[in-house]
Amino acid sequence: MSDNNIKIDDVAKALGISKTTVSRSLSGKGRISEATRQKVLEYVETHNYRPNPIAKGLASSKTYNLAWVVPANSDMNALSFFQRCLGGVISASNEADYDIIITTTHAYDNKRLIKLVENRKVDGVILGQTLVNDINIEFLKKSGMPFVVIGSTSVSGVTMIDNDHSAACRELTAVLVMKGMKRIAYIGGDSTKVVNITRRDGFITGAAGNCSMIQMDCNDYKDISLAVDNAIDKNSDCIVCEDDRICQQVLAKLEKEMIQVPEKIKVASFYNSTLLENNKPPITSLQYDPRELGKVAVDILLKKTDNAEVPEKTILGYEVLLKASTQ
Amino acid sequence: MSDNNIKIDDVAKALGISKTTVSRSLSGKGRISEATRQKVLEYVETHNYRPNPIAKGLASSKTYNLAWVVPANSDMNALSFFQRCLGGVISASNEADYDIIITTTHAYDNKRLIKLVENRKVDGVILGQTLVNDINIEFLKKSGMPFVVIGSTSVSGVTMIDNDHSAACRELTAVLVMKGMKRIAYIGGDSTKVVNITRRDGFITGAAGNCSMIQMDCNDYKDISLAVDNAIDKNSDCIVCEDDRICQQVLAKLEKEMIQVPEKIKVASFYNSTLLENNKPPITSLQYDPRELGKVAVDILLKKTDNAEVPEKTILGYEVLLKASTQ
DNA sequence: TTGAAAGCGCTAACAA
DNA sequence: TTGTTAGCGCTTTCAA
Repeated sequence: MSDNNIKIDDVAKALGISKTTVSRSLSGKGRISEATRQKVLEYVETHNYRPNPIAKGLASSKTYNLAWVVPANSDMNALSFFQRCLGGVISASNEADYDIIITTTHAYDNKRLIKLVENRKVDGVILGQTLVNDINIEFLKKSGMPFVVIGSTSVSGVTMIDNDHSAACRELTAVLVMKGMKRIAYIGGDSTKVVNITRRDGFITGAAGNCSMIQMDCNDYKDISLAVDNAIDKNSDCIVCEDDRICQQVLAKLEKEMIQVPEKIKVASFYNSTLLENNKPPITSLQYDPRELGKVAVDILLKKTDNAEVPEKTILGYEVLLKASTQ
Repeated sequence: MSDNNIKIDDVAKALGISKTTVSRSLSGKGRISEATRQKVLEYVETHNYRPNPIAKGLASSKTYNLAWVVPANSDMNALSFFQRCLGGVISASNEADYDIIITTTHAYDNKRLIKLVENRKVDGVILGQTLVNDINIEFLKKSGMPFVVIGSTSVSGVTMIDNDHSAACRELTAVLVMKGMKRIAYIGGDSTKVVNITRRDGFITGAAGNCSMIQMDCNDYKDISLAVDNAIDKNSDCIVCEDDRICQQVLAKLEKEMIQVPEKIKVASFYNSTLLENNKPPITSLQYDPRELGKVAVDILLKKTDNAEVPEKTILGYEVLLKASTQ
């Protein structure tokens, strides 16, 4: 396969130069002649020399690892979001020769993250989710470890990467109003997550009074079923769902009650994934790109580890998908 | 918080001993007096000294990292399985002071894993899934890197951790036969995954001739819908599903066709997760413990990194959950 | 039972 | 432009 285990000394000797020169050729730091540089690169390539990242790390106090932190208990919906983010995170990290250490936290227990950071096993941290009172953010601010969050927070001095949920939800809701809906019900989930509050508030702004009901913290089918009953009692003409997991259950409930979409009631979702993909009718929804979110998070974090200036908040776009469910 | 950055020299000086002694007190290697040992431990505790794992790694050629490898494109079902495994993997690793580097592979592209291994960023690898012709297994065998797989493979000399899918599927199917079912249809997915072949074969053995139809590679609703049509055409009295994702879609199809479970047809699933949790009627299924799988995988892998002997195959148990859907 | 010193494989002043 | 040398913070022989 490869004569793994050759070290910088070996290539230096083989080429009759010093290891400093080899090191410089590879890192591009300091000036060296293009000729020697090429010589080194060629040798390294043909002999498949791989600098030992541990030794490199010790010398330059770096680990070439980034931490990816996700909640231990995620529902399916969050899981698929994190998975797609993670795809972008890994891809962008690998391009920069970084690897991803994954760890989980509970809302009130972040021992693992603390250990990871205090052990200096990573050069930076990405928080996959932000909570309303986030102990991870608190801890990371104090620790001095560079970090970014995916999502938003009101805590100051935190680097955020987020979709413009607020504008997106406002826009989609406003479109529904323009289409003539006057009694729109909103069904949302866990109100300790920042993004859920943001979506709800976007809805409220967009609805501009044309709102029949708002129900948060609907975490299982029972809650959602009751919320739908309530929406119907309130004579709603449309139900807007916080995400596709909720939407799926709303649709199931409506089907059970033989209430047709969009004839009897319209339905829209503030999030869209494979869950809703093949629904009949197709569901009006908001579309984001979690993979991009992950990539951008890594790019920004890496800048921070280099002490570069980065914007406090980076906003990525969205798409409003108008489908038959609100026709 | 903690005066992070004290190093072994600092504690040695503070205690008036050599750093060798400190090192030995912490690692437990070599003999030292219990008195000094306690002194060191106490100092370390109160001053929150954390040995630098990078330096430790360089000196002992270890990284204190394990790789967790999952396919880049997983359906929801696999995702939740991996997530639960990962919980066990992280938990067991952390207990041994290891961290988890996560990486993804595609069926025909494992560049990332190769890089991770050749860069010596990990001390061992856990493959979350086994394919029929698995390039990762091939590569890892050649590389000399310790590794274990979750699942089974026919490749020799590979350390496997798996549930006894074969016995479980056989047993559940046999129970159905005993209950009087004579025309059992089987609907399965991707036949390039070892586990899916195992389940199908377990079904065949358990059915002992009472099988009306077998349909593999049903990957979306359309496939499954056709398979159900086919099962009904064949006058089946029961449908056995390879996993809960398939089962969910089978149930949706049956509901659409107004075919009642269990009155008109029985339904069982070879896998059970939250997807099926609240179904009405409850679904007869097989229950495993993915978290345990992850934990055991780490324990065994760590033994391998210490050059200890480990069993080639470790089999974990299962439960047969008999519910109303086959009554 | 303890310590001195070499070394893990690299980077980066400082010199040349 | 290149090389010498001293670390990075630990572990581990070897000697005391």
